[in-house]
Amino acid sequence: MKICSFNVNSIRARLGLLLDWLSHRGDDIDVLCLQELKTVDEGFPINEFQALGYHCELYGQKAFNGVAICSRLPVVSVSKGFGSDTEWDKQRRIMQVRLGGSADGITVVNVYAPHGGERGSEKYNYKLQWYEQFKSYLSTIAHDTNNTAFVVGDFNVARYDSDVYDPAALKDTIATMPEERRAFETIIECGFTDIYSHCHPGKSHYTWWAYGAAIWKDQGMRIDYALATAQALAITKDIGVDLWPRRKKTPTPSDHAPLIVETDGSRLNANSHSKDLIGSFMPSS
DNA sequence: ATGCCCTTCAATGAAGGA
Repeated sequence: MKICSFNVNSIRARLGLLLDWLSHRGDDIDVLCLQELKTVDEGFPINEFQALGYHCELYGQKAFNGVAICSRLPVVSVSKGFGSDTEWDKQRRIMQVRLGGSADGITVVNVYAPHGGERGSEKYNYKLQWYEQFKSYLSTIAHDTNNTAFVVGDFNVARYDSDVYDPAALKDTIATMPEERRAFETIIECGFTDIYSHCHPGKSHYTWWAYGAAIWKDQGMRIDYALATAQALAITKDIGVDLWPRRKKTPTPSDHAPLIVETDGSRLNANSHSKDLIGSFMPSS
């Protein structure tokens, strides 16, 4: 079974590319977690995804933010936002679903963390405070010791210096600052494992490149992650970044590439056309 | 060996992204 996290930077602008890509892969994605929809729910092209066998849970917002989870596994329950009408849900950035059965199912959290602007700005403070909310939200999930839970999305933090192409040049710029990295670690300390670092120790793979020539020079950052509880890690087989949709010239790509987790989905009766290869392609030069 | 910012909106440039 495969769970994908993809910041699409507008679902309406990216629909063609997204459908091309899913087809190109042989329709092997079972759970598709999308970020930065940039549209209200009514603007989401739900028919196209239903035609591919996905059930869509939407949490959209006009012009900014917005997340969705499209699943081929049965959705048992859904929760959108941090909940209880909090001020923190004015920006729609987080949702979760329970998939499969209640006993042998999995929880998938889909998140789009704030960018943060510049250090010391209002947006920067918002980002750090938002991470506090995120931490308590995830603590609840992590404290359920039997919870097979994945947390995927755009965290807007490059965890290590090796997660950026030029650590010296990017020192103390957004996504690399000590306070942000500390905030990221508090999430991990709730009881999660960074699946990429676990499966590929000592290595990094970027998930975002600025628009322009950066993708052709592999000058990017790792800011998208998949985290797992111990139970989730136990069924995790591999993780990779698929560069195909990022390197496509037409239609215009997102600035992110999709991150794909492969798990042992037999207990969930996942009916996918899984292939052995997750599909990681490095730039040719 | 090249590519050299994109999307949104009571829009026609500005704001937000990373």
